Amino acid sequence: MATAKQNRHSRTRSDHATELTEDYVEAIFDIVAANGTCRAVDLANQFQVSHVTINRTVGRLQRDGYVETEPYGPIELTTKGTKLAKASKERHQIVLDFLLALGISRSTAIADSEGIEHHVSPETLNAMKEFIESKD
Amino acid sequence: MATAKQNRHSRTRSDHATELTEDYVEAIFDIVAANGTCRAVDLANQFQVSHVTINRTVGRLQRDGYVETEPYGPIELTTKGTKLAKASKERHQIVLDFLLALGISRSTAIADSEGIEHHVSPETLNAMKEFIESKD
DNA sequence: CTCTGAGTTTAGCCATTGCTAAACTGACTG
DNA sequence: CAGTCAGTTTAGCAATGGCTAAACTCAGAG
Ligand SMILES: [Mn+2]
Ligand SMILES: [Mn+2]
Ligand SMILES: [Mn+2]
Ligand SMILES: [Mn+2]
Repeated sequence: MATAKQNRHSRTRSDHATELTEDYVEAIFDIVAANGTCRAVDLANQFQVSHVTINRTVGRLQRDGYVETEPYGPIELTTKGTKLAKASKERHQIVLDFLLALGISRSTAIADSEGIEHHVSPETLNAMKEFIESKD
Repeated sequence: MATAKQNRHSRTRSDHATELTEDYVEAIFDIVAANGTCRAVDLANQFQVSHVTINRTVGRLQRDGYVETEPYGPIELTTKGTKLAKASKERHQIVLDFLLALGISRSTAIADSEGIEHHVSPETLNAMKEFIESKD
């Protein structure tokens, strides 16, 4: 029997498996909100990665049911993708606001929150929310 | 580990490139401290990953100058590896203590700090240190 | 209408990090 | 001092996420 002893490193590994997905659906959500539509070139610009990498990553997102797109067409979030995007954006915002409430400069807070957001459990997220509120 | 400014996603990508290295040198440091020596099997047990994966990862660590090892021999940190291990352990401890000071349960704090530690800039680390001291 | 070029896709490469199966080493054990 | 076997290495596979070069599409300019 596979003992599957979950330890703290296993948690971090699984966080990383979903990290890119979360950042992509967040970005697609924001680009659609700003431009009305999202094209591969917008994502390449956002992530500073080649358009070819974007193309294959979006293919995985589609395979996994987060986006819908046709050849040469725009990239749209599915219901599942939209749900993940909203949850991720909310969590990301809380982490950012928390770092700002801690007194971190905005540019550092923006950079740090981009990585930290993916490793914050619901319990820690809640504590961050309370801390923000305690600081008005 | 907080280098390359570029944009916020580039920072996260470079953090991840060093993340595994940091966790490994930390683990090797601790295992040597506890057992007097570190073998591949100890790391496989620690990371819940196959011994083959450990073998190849240690090979990369050696290639990059963090560890020294001979076939069938124990794994030792180089000066560079020891330095990184100590810095990583210190940063990790601060992140853990910070989460505890925030009121997070120990088991959650242990799990979350394992991922968060790699995305914390010096500025944020400093703010965490001050927060811990303010709670003394 | 045709042509053109920005944007997309395809082809093909690489490194990392995971795996299983199988071969090999060398340190205790009997 | 030969055998055993836990631990290590090798071989070979896969998925992810990077890249460049080259081929292809299609909407708008002419
Ligand atoms: Mn985000
Ligand atoms: Mn992020
Ligand atoms: Mn870690
Ligand atoms: Mn991470």
